[in-house]
Amino acid sequence: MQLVTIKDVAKRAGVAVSTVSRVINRSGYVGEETRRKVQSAMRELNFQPNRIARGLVSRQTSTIGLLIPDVANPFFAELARGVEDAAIARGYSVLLCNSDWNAVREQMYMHLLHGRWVDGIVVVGSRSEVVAIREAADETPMVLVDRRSSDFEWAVWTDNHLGAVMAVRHLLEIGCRDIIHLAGPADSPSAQERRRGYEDAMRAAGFAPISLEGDFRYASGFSLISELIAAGRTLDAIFAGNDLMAIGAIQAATRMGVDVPRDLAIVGYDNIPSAHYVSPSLTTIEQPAYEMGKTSFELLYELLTNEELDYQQPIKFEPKLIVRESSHRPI
Amino acid sequence: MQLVTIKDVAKRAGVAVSTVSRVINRSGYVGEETRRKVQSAMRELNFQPNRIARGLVSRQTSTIGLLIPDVANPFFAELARGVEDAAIARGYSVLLCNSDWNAVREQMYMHLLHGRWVDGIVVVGSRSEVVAIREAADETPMVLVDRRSSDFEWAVWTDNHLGAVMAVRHLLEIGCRDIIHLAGPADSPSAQERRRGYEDAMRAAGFAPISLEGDFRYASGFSLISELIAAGRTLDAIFAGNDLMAIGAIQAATRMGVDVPRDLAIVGYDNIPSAHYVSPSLTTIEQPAYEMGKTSFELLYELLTNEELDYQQPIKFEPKLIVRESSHRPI
DNA sequence: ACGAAATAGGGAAACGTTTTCATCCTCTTG
DNA sequence: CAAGAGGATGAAAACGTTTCCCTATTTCGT
Repeated sequence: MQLVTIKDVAKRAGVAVSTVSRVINRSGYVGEETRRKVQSAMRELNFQPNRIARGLVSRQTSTIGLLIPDVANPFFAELARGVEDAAIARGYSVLLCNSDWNAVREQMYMHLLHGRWVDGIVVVGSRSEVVAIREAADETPMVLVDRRSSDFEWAVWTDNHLGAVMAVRHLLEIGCRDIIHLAGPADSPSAQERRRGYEDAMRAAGFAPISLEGDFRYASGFSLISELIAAGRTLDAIFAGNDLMAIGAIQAATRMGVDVPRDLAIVGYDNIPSAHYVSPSLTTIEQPAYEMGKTSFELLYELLTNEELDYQQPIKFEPKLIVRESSHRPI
Repeated sequence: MQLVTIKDVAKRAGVAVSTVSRVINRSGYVGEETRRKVQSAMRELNFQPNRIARGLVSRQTSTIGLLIPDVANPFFAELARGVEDAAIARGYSVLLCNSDWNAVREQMYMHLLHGRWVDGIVVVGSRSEVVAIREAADETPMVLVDRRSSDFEWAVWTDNHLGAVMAVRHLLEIGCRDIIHLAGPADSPSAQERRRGYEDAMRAAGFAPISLEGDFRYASGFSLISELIAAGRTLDAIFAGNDLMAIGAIQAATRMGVDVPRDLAIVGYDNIPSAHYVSPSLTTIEQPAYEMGKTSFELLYELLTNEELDYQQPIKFEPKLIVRESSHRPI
């Protein structure tokens, strides 16, 4: 089979290519009968307009970039689904870009996306400076997720500071005093906000904050807590920067003979699916990943289509405490 | 800022556009000095060739489609990472398509990818007939993952039948007799292969196979097993078609007061990360998701670049039994 | 009944590349 | 020293659309 082009359709329908184009795009004037002729010609030839050629002239590719740290992380996977579902509903396709938490790779992708003429980009939990991102992507419209910026940006976020405060307060309420924070990477803005939330809540309660730096992965939670316990450090609670590390911490504690939650209460962040079926099940701060993804695409879509759109406040989702077994404590 | 085109570069370097093109693509003859002039002009203008225009004429987009049931499923997420990492290494981008286990949506995506002129498609665990897939995607090169076909296809797979047999044998060895299968959807080929493996192994051992049909999701494992136990059905083992359902089964059993593994042994399939930290940890059949993803892209790449490539046997990965707590039984 | 809209369509120029062809040098080589 | 082979470059034609600009008709308000 050879490519069926708009020309073939035009010839078959006995009209000019411009007419076919008008039929496809429902633009301009087309007579009723002509439209039918063209449409049946398209059907007969199984014609599909070529997005590449279309993109070249219209300068729109109906494609967006999704730049996330790692789809293998359940939180981002869920978010990605939200983005994709919303995108396909509007006729957009999604280019998947995993930065692997790496700023260099992030920039590289930005540059690549720019060269591919994506209509916009959803950037999740970026580690790069916003300025650097902007530069790499030039003028491509962007929506930042979970990354507040002091700049004038379009964004979707949850209040990480508040979420962390909620987590710490919960631990204080059930009687914990020696709460250690398992922080995310230093160059992740959301990790830092959570850390500050933890520190502020601790200080407000009159306790000294202590943070350990992990990398948001299961293994780092596991090894940091293993070492801590092995070193004989006593503690009665852990607030982890995300669920993966929290689950690692649970495993480490259990394996070292520390009973969770009796001797050690643990709270995570994100509420990924496995937080619910790990044992003991994990108390955590929920972020509505799917909704956030969906909303961020929709915001981007507004940005792309609504010409005279004004700057808008970042869209904020509320963090929510989900209490499960890992912080049950008979008082 | 306006787009920097090859024309701008040509003007700046004082050469023709065709020369610039030759420099970019390292094709044809270009004098040493001219090359340097062009290159510095490109650098000064921060020129980036436009993939869209390039794609139109060369008919190659350096983009592939990744059609999977659901990125939110950890197995597919891991596989997607494999595909993407391999793709980016060769300069390809990946268009993410979640079919949501839905054959109609699958066809729709195929059609869409065809219209976007992707160079190739990696199709994972498809539910559609191969013929239908082919048709929708026309002549676009494809690699099938985890989907053997009687047709003449390029594929990457693991022996699902064997994996299932291994799982059942393991259960028999630890003394289980009343083994029920929690099958995946009827129209998923890999689910059916696993089911047949289960049935064959059971019959070979002289037992009658009994299967329940789930949908590969956590909830279906949970509810099917809850109902089964509530109905008073006695059983001493479950072999689930994937880990998500197996974990659902573990939770259901535990919640109904059935001790896993003492009263009920459970084996899953896939070896997703949470199989390792669910409690009791889950015995499962491992599939090397990341490797499979990586390999499938590489196979596709071969297909795209190596003109005189001959038909090749499907690439086969070995399933592997990972024994964990959910099937520990003191004999 | 007359001119201005409105409606309907065609022709051709873009869009930013690659690629083919033609041209013009400068060496070899017999 | 003529003939051909390389080497280096430019001009222009693709690629498959959209879009702008025309030219006809028809419809309608006055």
